[in-house]
Amino acid sequence: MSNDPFDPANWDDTEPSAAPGAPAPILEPFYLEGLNPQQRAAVEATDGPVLVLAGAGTGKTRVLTTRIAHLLGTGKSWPGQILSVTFTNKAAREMQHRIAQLIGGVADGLSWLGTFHSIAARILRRHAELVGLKPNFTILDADDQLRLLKQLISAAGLDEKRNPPRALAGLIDRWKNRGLTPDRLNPEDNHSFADGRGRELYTAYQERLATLNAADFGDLLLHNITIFQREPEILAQWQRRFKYILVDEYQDTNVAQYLWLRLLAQRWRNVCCVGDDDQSIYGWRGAEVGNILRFESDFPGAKVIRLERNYRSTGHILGAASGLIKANEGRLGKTLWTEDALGEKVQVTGYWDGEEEARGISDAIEGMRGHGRKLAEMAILVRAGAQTRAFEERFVAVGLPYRVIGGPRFYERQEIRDALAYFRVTVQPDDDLAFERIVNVPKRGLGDATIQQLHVLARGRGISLHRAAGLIVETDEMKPRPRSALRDLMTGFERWRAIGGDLPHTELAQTILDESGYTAMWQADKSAEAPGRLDNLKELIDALAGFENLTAFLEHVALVMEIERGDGTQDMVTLMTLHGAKGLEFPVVFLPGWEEGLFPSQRSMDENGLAGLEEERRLAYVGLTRAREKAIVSHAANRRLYGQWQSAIPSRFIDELPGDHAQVEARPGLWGGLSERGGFTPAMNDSDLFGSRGLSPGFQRAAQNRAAGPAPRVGPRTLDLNADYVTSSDAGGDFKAGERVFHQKFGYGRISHIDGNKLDINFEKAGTKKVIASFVTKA
DNA sequence: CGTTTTTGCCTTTTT
DNA sequence: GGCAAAAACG
Repeated sequence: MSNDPFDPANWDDTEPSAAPGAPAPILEPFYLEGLNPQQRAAVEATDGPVLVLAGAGTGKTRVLTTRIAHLLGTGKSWPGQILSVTFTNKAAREMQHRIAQLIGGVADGLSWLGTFHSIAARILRRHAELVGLKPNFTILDADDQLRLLKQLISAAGLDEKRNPPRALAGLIDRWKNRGLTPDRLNPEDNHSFADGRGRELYTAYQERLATLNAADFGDLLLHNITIFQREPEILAQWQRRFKYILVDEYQDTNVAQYLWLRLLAQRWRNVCCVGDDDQSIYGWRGAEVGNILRFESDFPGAKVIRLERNYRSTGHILGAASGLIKANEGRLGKTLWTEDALGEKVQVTGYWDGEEEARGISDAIEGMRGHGRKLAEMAILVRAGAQTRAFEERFVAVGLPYRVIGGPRFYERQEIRDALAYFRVTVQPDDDLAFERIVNVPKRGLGDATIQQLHVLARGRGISLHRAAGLIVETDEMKPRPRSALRDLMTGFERWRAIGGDLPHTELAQTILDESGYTAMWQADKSAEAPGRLDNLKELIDALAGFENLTAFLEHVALVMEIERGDGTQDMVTLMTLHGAKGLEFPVVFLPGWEEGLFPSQRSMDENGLAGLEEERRLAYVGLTRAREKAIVSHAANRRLYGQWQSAIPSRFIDELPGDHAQVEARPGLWGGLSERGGFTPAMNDSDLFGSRGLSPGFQRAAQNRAAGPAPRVGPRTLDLNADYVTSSDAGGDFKAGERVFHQKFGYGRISHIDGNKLDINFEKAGTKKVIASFVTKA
């Protein structure tokens, strides 16, 4: 441990004294230079609750970072006393980076700058035992979570088709986001899944997590809240520590995050929330715009500061975006302005179909490139990830370099998850989910039957699969082939754990992948993607080098699902979703697919009505305000969806763009009348029903769901976990030597020797076998 | 037990 | 139309 006073590890929890080692106050600190009056007010209002309403492009991050510099510079606080939370890892990195630029190394002590989840995880590790976990608990990702729920659903005797694990995952997530533990669930919440068995499954899920020593994402915050509410002493300790709290993107916080913040902020009440209600686009994930709308009543006496001067976009772009967002109700209201020139109007273009749209946009991109624009200055922002496909195809065809942001993420790739599972089992043998993932990868001849056997034993004895495997390979329960395969794997893990002490962890990781046969598996694979996967594994080992040990790396991976990639050198067009673009800016922004049903998404409107529509509109607002100089909106009359042609009318958002800021390229030929190509209009297309008669995909889906009718009743069944856990003759010591017993596979026999829970038995037909006690009953 | 064929579902958005 | 999981086959 260092002597660094900024290192929180060296920080005791005693009351901080007034101004620890404060540098002499400077009359006009350098970092305040160049701030506008509102920004400056937001920076200098250090004490008491502050809400900063920061419109798009108004210097929000600058205010946050400068405020931190100010807190440190005036000696009001140590770095370790500042809690600054962001929503995404990207934002956290960005802040860290910019503070370092501003004040240099002092920023290193800001160890409580991070995402809600990463900070909550750190706090939880210190008090894990209070919620029935060990400090080294695993953080489950979506995939693990789903597999677990699947097991629970079938254990409850429910049909997976009718009760999809995904739906349950979503439900539990929403409950957790609202701060609801199973015991706090309202009766009416309970009816939304499997005939009101949601709560039962939720409870079972939490129990499973506890036995697995695991927490999912929602738990990180929820457990924090539980601890804070139950242990006032612990809460007080954290409250004392965090003298200043800063929150980025406050409009995106959910109820759990809000509760967490409010608990922590209660002592000093120095909480500064920055956000923009017009950019709230995560309602589907539990974000409560209400949090920001209610701020003043939650924190009486709060200062509200509006940042309205935009430094990013031209007048026309700002005017178009402002005009659009006016259609929403229940806003706090801001009027963005700029001293910039009006610039070009937002251009709206109609196309015949999606292919023509992709062609048109790629032509426009090449045109601009011809006029000296860099590709990196241009971005295409789409509503849904799948929409990037059409552009990718076109760009590949014409050889235009592009990058897709947010596609399948590095740590979600199969080979990476497999490798990580090996590491997890090495570090934490009891991680059943990881164990299950790799027992038979590469193929070792350990199929369903073997795994089932392990499960039965593990549940019967209340131990992990890994330990069950350790036991069972000592016996003759298994056929020789799977048995020796399993034993090899187990000795492998033992060896890796043993050498882990001396070997650098990167080498250990490499050894694990090599010796387990995992690397060889992909080397032997002749498919096209195998080389890429091997590259990814190499990259994984490289990434590992940046961490102290495997454990630290695994923690990082669980919370930061992305990897820092050193691209950036090549000039490329950026392709991403509107959600992914929040917080970014580009000189030129293309906004394709503005069609009713696609954007605004039919599904959002079906599921959330007006609120859904307004969120879509905010998304459109976010999209437009990403542009500095040029925004180009487009829509297509026909689009292929699920392999079927659908025709669509232009998005209502296009109509809502004020005419004096938008230029609509008139192409009346596309709707009604004859089109330029061929003699028929979209109206004659057999699938024109979209929109005109309400048969959009979402509507059809909704209709089908309704038509599906109630589930056939299978009689009342209750989830009885005990039934699974208590198997016959659980206790091993119940047998005596010489006793006659029965075994499912080997038949009758007599016990010749007892070794703990392992029995040597002379079977009448099968000969002498070593067998686990729980597989035997008294005859 | 592992491979091939068939089905069914899907396109929001992410820590 | 494409992809992943289930089913069917060897």
